[in-house]
Amino acid sequence: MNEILNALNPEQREAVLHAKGPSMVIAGAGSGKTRVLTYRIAHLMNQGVDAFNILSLTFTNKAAKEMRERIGKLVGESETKNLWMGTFHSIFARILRIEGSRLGYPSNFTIYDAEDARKVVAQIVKEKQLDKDIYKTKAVAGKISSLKNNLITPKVYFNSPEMIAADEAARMPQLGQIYAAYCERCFRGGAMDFDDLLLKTNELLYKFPEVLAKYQERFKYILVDEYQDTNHSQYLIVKALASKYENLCVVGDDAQSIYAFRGANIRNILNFKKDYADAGIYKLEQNYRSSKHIVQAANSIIAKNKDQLEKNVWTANPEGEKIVVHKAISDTDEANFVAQTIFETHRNETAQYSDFCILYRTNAQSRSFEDSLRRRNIPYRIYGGLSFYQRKEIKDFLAYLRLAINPKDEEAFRRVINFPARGIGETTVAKLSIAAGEHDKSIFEIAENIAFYNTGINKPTQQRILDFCTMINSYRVMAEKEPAFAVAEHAAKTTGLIRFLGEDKTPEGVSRVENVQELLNGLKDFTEQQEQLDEGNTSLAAYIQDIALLTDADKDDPMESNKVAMMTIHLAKGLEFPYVFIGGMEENLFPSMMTVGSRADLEEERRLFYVALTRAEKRAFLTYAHSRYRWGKVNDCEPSRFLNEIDEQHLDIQVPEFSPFLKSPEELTRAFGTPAKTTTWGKKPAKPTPKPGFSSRKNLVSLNATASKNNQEDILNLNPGMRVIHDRFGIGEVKEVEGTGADQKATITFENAGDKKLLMKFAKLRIMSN
DNA sequence: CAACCCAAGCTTTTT
DNA sequence: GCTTGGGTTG
Repeated sequence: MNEILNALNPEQREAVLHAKGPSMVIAGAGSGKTRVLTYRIAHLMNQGVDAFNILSLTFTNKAAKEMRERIGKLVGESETKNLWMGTFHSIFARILRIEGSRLGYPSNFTIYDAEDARKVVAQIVKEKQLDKDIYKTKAVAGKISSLKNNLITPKVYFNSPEMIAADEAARMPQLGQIYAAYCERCFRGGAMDFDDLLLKTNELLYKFPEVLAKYQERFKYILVDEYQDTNHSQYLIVKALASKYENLCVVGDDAQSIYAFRGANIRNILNFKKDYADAGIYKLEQNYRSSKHIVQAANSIIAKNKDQLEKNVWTANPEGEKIVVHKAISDTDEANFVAQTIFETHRNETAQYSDFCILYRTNAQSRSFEDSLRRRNIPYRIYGGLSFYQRKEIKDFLAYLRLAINPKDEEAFRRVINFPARGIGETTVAKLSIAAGEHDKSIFEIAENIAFYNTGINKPTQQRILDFCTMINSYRVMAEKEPAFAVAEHAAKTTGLIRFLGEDKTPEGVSRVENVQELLNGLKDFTEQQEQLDEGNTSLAAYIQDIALLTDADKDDPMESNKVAMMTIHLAKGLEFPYVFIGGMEENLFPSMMTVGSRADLEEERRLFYVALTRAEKRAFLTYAHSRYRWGKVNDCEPSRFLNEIDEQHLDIQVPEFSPFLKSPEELTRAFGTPAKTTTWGKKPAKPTPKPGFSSRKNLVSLNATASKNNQEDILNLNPGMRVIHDRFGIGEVKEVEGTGADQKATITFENAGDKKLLMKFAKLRIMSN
């Protein structure tokens, strides 16, 4: 252990050795935060603290898994088995399965994901015959989520004239009613949504002092990672559990708080000193991750924020290279630059593909990068986005399994009662739902005993409903004895889902069948893994219970290695890469259009940019496009204000004269020979020579206006014989020009696409040479 | 009740 | 540009 302690710097060591009582570690980006957490846990265990008494809360499953592995290396793998380590959601779901009966929930309750929750909302709005344009599903669901995270139950809501008045003023007088109905509906379905996992934990700990006492006693030591991203509900849980022993260690960085939009409360970290007056406060300010240019550039950005704790992040690392700022013509062009740079760096600097990461603000941006990488045969992996478990066919199949475990699960019922079609339509389900409401039973209970209720459903349909229930019940009986995989395999055959999906011979249809097959493989793996554990649980119930909280964390098998990583900035938190590309550095995209209106939101975007930049170890590239496809249309863009906020001395601003990256250099050379003019493609000179007038930093923002104006004038003066470059068709020669002004058309012979007649008003053309 | 067609909305981030 | 959901028709 002493050796271990020697591996720490003085501040880290102090934080690790902090004796009993509360402590807070403010950890700058790349300052060894995870290291402190893992060493502290290892240290506690070496001091004789039972792993069983340590609760460690992380932000993602992946972080928990990694931390457990790292602790295992310090104290031995078998020692870490009893550590309570996981996300807030997964840990408290586990506790709610044990204790939830006190609140009237079955231990096999379903966890509704965001999509399930939205469907419940939509259903209620429809049943109440409210205007769906006013009560927009997403907005209402978001509102409910935020109410729950602030512990405002329907009861609290209806006791608050201010809140009612506020929603009336917002022309949503029925919001409270919808909220109440939503809670009832979830309860009736034996289901909790993500927010319930925290809210109900609070309720449990508050209402049942003996339960609180039990877990206070169990979790004598509590550690919370990414404390800046905890919401009020999570804050209260931690506070309650820690209030007896106060052996609470929170770690975080206010500068990396990026989840306020979903209720994270930055005050939790800013006010820690007030909550625990005698808390030890440790600051980790030395960055071990990034070059000086990157660290200092990041500092210069975050300095623009008003709300922050004082800190001075520095590094002893080499200066490194300046951050490249690259302007591209279009999103396609941007992606080509990134892909080409990766291709060349990979070759010249013998970097692994897994050393690269492409970050973006929105998932929709991944597409163009994907295309460019694929065209160069560069292996990549997209993280996040539509997760495997969110695909329709997967959710459909899982719904059958969910029903087998928890027949009350109404969303699962609605999903599959008539899919594949078995002659039980919407009106029938509505009748069942009404009966369920009248008798305060779940829909499945009504369906199962359809003959006993006066539902007005005709006999043949009743029989079809009964057949469905029999099928589900047979899975349930089977699931009580057989392992998960056997049940799922049986279900896959008998539900008719696979057969139905298989009828679709299109590539998408085939892929859907493959996805279900992959899920079955996953179930098989799960079953086999559990069999090997001492206390393994191979049941379908165990599988289903974890699935809603699972993201793509499970899917990082070794085969996936050595690929370029692509993800949103939010997902990249906590990760690091030698080479980082940040795409879409444009106003209204990053910062997002929704955030430019308020200072608080804009500061969060700035922190997000800070997070993005500090992922980089060796080099960072910031790219922005002059125009970009969005919502199926071409949009003109302006460079992001964040580019101007970076201290200029850390930047290497590159503005190519025309986009050289539409094709590979080899291809261009083959097509045209060596260019007469010096261009920047291929091997870029260390000091690029930008066009006159574009060289100073002040011109960065005005660049677009100037460029697009020039561009337009040039285009209107097209003459036959000119060489032009088109975003999609590539390089071509002007053959003929007809008309004038806005109606001008030109026939252009493209190298690869042949003759095209283009309306100048719309065509995105650039002149290469006269 | 099912199949097909069209329109709208989407693209801010996630446990 | 794509997907989803709603509406209409058979």
